[in-house]
Amino acid sequence: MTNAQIAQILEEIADFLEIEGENTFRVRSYRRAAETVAGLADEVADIFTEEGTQGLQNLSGIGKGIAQKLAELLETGEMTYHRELIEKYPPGMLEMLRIPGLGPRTAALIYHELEISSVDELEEAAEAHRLRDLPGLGAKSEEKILHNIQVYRQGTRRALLGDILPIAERLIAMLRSNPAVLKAEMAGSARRRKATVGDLDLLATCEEPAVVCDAFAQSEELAEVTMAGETKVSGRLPGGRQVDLRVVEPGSYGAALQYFTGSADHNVALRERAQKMDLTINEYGVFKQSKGEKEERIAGETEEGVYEAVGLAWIPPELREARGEIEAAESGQLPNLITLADIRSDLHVHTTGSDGHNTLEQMAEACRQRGYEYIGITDHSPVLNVAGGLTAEEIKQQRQQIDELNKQYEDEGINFRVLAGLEADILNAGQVDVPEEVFDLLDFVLGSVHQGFSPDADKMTQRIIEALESGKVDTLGHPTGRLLLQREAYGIHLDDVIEAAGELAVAVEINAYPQRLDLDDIHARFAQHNGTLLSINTDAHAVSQLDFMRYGIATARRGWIEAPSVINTWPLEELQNWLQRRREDYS
DNA sequence: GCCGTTTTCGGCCCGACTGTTTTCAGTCG
Repeated sequence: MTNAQIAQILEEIADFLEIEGENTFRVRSYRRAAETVAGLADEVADIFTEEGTQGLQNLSGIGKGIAQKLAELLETGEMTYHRELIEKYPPGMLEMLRIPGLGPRTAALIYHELEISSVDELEEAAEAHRLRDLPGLGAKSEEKILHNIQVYRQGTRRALLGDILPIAERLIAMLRSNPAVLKAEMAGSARRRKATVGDLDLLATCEEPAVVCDAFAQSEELAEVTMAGETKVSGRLPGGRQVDLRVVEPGSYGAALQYFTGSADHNVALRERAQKMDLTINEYGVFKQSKGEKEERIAGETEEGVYEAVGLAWIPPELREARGEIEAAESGQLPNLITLADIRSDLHVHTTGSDGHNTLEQMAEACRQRGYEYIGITDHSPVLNVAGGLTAEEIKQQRQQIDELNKQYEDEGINFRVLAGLEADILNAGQVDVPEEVFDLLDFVLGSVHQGFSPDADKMTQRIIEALESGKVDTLGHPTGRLLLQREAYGIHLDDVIEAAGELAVAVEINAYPQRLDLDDIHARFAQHNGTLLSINTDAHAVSQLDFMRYGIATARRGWIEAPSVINTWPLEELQNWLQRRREDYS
């Protein structure tokens, strides 16, 4: 059973407990435990096998109660507590909670009073005006529910960071162009650069919040305004995505930015810390509590000030996930995070040689314009003929083309080089699809799995490790094969693969393609901790996609990655030396 | 249900907005 599956079960329990009207802190415990499980690099199942129930209890937010329930789940494949909750309610119950504005109290009320337990039944009842007579509901609530059922059906699922960030940047630019606005910034998970984003949170500061709120509510960017107050506007973008704008006075801007950037867990941890120092933090500032006196604001204008007030260094937004960043900030151990400026190369690039849209020369030139010092061309290997995989003969020709291009750069005194790589398929039995006669012509080989996805994690792990052991693979591409919002990762014991890569001096990719972001932040961090090298690449199939690099950097930063761990931040000579040593030691 | 320089009980973050209310509950982030 995977961590994601376990986390989902814990989330479902929390949903049911909310419907039951349980103690909110008990509910939060289950959600916290779900977060912890989802954020682990190690498999919970492995921890349980190796360390038993005590091992589970050592995880933060998991105590005796949940540890025992997880133990039952892992031993028997089922959790009695979870099953009993499922059996208590009809199958459509949890789906009702997905409707915006309809929470557990209302869902429970509707279920108990009208025996409605699915979105379809709810829609019927609303249309027949049967909801308006329920206590606490009226005609307006009924209309709102009906409307939000449509919103839900249109698909309110999460969006890729790569789709959201450009929109967020455009909205921020619009806000900043308003002369009344002093500062504006995105907040929430977009600012933390999560791989997928639900709602978009924006923040602005000015002397007269209402004016800015009005202007935003009337903006043509919003297809619908759902809430419009003096300091807060909520609405939907044309595609249905929710946007929230908060406007605060300048003295609170930093506190509000900190507050709305989250994550919720990070903020809770920060507040708990503040409490111990007799301080309180809210979105308006950090306040000192003194007996009998008016409380005094000691910070709030800047984010740095807020963190400083509780004795911490400023924490980069990407780290704010309650994964040890507060302790690191306290002891001066925050990582020196990688930035886009550290990147000297892109080592996963396709050309018209296989399934790319631009030529070798165009891709190289575009990388040079982006300030890179070298580039690695990695068209597909022979077996992937659906994607125009190169034959041995074509690999030889491309090598020649690259040599000529490099000569041209050299003659013109341009400090830029092209490396001849290959994205070689890792085949079913762990063979690497590199024709024997061209292996020595290649500067490096990127090994990737593109077919034969097996749900059998043992098998897939074995297959990949065998490929790495062949010595023919220098970097491992998109290690889990996941496509965000589309396809789950294939079954794989990723921690074992990362450890094997570390031992065999194979660099593991953080694929920056917005649908992939693979490795994810959690496993990238595990890799760095394990001493396994990383490589951040775009997998670009066109010149414009070279700009995906920033999403790879975002993922790396969320994974606490520092530049020296990433091979394409190294100068060309250092990379070439490493590749050469690799070949001598492992092939 | 979790947790502990508040320590094995009694806390657990907090404010904006809406709709249905005569002072507040529910939802959201």
